[in-house]
Amino acid sequence: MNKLMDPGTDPQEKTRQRRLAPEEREHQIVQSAIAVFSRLGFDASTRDLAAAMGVTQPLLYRYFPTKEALVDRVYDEVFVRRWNPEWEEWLADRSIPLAERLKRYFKDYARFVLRSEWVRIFIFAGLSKAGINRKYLSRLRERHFLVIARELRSEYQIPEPTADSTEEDEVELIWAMHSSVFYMGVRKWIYDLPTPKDLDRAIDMRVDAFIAGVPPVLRAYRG
Amino acid sequence: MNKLMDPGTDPQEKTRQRRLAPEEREHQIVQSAIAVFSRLGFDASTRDLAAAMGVTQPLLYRYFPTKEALVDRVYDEVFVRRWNPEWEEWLADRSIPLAERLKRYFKDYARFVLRSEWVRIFIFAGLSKAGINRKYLSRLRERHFLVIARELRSEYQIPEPTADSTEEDEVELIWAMHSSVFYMGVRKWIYDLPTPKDLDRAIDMRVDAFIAGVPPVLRAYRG
DNA sequence: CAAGTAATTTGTCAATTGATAAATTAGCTA
DNA sequence: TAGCTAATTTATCAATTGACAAATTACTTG
Repeated sequence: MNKLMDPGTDPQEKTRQRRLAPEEREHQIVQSAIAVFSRLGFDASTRDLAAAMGVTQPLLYRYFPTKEALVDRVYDEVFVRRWNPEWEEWLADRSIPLAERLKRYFKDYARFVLRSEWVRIFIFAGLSKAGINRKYLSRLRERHFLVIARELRSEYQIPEPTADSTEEDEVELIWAMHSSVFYMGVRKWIYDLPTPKDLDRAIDMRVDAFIAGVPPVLRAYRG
Repeated sequence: MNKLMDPGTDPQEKTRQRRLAPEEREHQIVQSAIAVFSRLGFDASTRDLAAAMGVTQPLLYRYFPTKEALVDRVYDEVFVRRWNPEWEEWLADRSIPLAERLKRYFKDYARFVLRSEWVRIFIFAGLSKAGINRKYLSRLRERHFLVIARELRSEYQIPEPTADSTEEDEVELIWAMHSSVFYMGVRKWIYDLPTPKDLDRAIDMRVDAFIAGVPPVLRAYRG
């Protein structure tokens, strides 16, 4: 969209800055790659990438030794650098009822998930290289799911898990809740279906159903 | 795995039937393609496909005019022909408590979803051609989700939906339940995470939490 | 303003891809 | 067993791909 103007057409010749500082260009490549990969998948050609930013294809190799290195960088950019440390704090803040904390957390999380790059790149990554998501998912489990499980026990007087299997029960039901939010992004960005009219309402209802349904079930399945 | 034995090595020359009846070969191609596409995605090369079945690549073009025709056929084979009409009957059978019906339905559905072809091909399809899943998903909505919503109202005395938005509330919460089952397949076949030790238990808990949580929420959000 | 540095482009390569045409041969039938 | 039909293979093409080397040129510095 930029840097491709016909020099003769542009009277403000100064705006046609074709040569960028390396850090700037690298940043531009990564951002552009996020957009292109999210649309076309990691099979997008390096020529597609270059064209999307108005640059020639071999230039990419000045900044990334291989295409795979760029793919890895994109993944890192989207899933590691965009992790919000506040999420864990919100979930653990006992001055607020757990239902409220969960609503705040999932609404914010949904805002990420409902961006096309997030869902599509996460899924593309999982499909093309098995296990690449594992680090992200184990962080999700340790820092979010296990905190939610603990807070749930604390607020609803659920006994501590004795065996691994009872801890798995808790995590499974939290996975179910989490899935239902993430899957809204899948419905929109992978299935091309409409999003609920009122996103906040959809999440409020999910959390309320979770709070009403999960604690009694956890108690009933104890043993 | 077959039809590639060295003739000199095989004493039972008869077993080396290389030439198949067209219907047989076509069936073999489709089945083989399901396996390969599910592993490598629709970007798998026609040579990969041919190699997987011990046949040369141009032969595929005797049976399918283009690669895309084969892709479409695979999608049809997996998602249209494997639809089980009994699902709708189970859900509507009022001689059984709704919770039981849902458990039976989702357990059977989970058996499909936890096959790698189902999840991976469905997602690959969604990613590569937007909208291709829509027909399947609208059938899911009409024949399963709306039935569940109706049965839920009937069994738990929930008033009929007045506006579209209240019907959307119901469908959203059923989507949430459905997501949590489908996503078990995503976790296994896309993220490469372990499946719950006891799948039936995991589904029982989800359904029980759904039954305990959803009706009160639907009543509370009325208006 | 001249010269050097390095960002960017031009040119090119080998490998892989979907697809077609022509040659081959397995297996049926007379 | 000879001959025919069609299933299958061999050979090949043009387009696309990731990657590299060398030429070019924008910008900085003295």
